[in-house]
Amino acid sequence: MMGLRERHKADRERRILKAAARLFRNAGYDGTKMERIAQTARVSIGTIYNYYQNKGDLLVAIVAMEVNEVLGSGARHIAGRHRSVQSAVDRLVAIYIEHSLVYLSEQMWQHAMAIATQQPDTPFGVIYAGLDARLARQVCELLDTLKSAGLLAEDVDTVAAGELIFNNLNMMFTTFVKTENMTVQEVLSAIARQHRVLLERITCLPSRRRPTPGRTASPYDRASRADRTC
Amino acid sequence: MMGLRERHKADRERRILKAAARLFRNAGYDGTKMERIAQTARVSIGTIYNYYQNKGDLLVAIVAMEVNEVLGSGARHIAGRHRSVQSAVDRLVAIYIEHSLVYLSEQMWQHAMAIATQQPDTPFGVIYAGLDARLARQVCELLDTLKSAGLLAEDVDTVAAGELIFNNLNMMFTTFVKTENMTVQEVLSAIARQHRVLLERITCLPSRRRPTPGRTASPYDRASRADRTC
DNA sequence: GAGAAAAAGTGAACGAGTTCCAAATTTGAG
DNA sequence: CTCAAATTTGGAACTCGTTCACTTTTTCTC
Repeated sequence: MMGLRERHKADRERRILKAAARLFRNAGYDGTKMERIAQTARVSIGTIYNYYQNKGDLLVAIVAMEVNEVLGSGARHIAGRHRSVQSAVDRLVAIYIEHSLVYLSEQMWQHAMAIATQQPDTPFGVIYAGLDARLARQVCELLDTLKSAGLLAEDVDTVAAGELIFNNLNMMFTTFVKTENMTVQEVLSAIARQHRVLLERITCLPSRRRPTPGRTASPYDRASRADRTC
Repeated sequence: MMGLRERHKADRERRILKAAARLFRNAGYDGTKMERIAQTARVSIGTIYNYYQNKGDLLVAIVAMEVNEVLGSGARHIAGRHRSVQSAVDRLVAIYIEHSLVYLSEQMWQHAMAIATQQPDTPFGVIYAGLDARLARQVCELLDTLKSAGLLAEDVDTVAAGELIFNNLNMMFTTFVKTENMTVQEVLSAIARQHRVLLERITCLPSRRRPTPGRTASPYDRASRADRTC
């Protein structure tokens, strides 16, 4: 049984994190003073520093929560059924980007990324890099799954392709959170276009597939290698 | 003729920038106080703020110098002759990464990237984003050049491919400056592997080309589509 | 060349994150 | 119940980037 002291500790930590999450979201990261967080969490400033090394550390705790949920959603998607490489990857990307804005505002992401870049060796930086690595690995897993399902060409280096896709996605997400007035839809279609040049060339469609009846031609349709068998 | 005032201004600005560049490199960005820069440049703290909005602004001036030289080197490379898509792209990547460490230490890059992420709307952030955009465009230009030279398949979306390559490169460079003990060679070969999955599929080799005599088989050789004509 | 106006320089003061510490409080053990 | 250990507390002090009211320098005009 957890002693009273430990229960209080856990309670304080939760209060601090909750206060920080709310204030960061409402007043912005810079606009939130440590003193305000302390007030809201009903602890003293010094106590916050007992639980978190610094202000940025509070952010990583929130980021970690968010990314863990995103990884969960991603894993569920991978385990599901997939019609095509393109749609499976597009969907994973959409999951990543849409689910990344539940707890964190775009401004919070800016700061989190900045701190992770600036201080890669602090606990913050290490944890952040670890989350990124897990996301990248998950993209590779999706590609492996697609290969097993016969949707992806056998000779594809899934690690290379997965990293390429994740790095592009990550960079585009960075651009997205940096750019005011950029909608989720816009970034998703930009990413889809970038990925298409790769995906349509590593896709492995059954030769007997017939053109989908109701589909009209799109500017992206090409008399391309997408038609070849593997 | 330049008046006395303007000569003094130019002189002071140069002194400040030179002092900052040297101190940042020697003592690190955080380890360099504004007061120290002022001392070294023989001006007061306030004067620095007449020329640069803040500490980070000093960094962007150095970054801009560096990146402009990088862009020049890149342009010269593009104008030259190219044997293959793979080698032309690999070379451009190498130019970018190697030339990026002339004035800026890895730690300075960390801070520059962090500030650009954190403050995308300040002059710093805008200039940094502009430099990134020019680099991305240059990659696209290389691909267009290669297409004109008949080395790249006709149906390739060079904008999409260029952005994909640049975003991957940029992310890998970020990882590189964040990771101590990562050599330039290591990051270059990691990038080359990631790019290969795309490049070998958009390459357009003449069908009459014969196997290069002295070359031994490498694990990356595949009986792949790299042999097809376009 | 003298005085006024404009531009630029100056450094003490300020703000916010962080550290430190001695006193107060809480908890667990004998 | 009492003592010892662990934590919290609150505030003062520190650091460093940044600001601003004031001074100095330069230029322009008559």
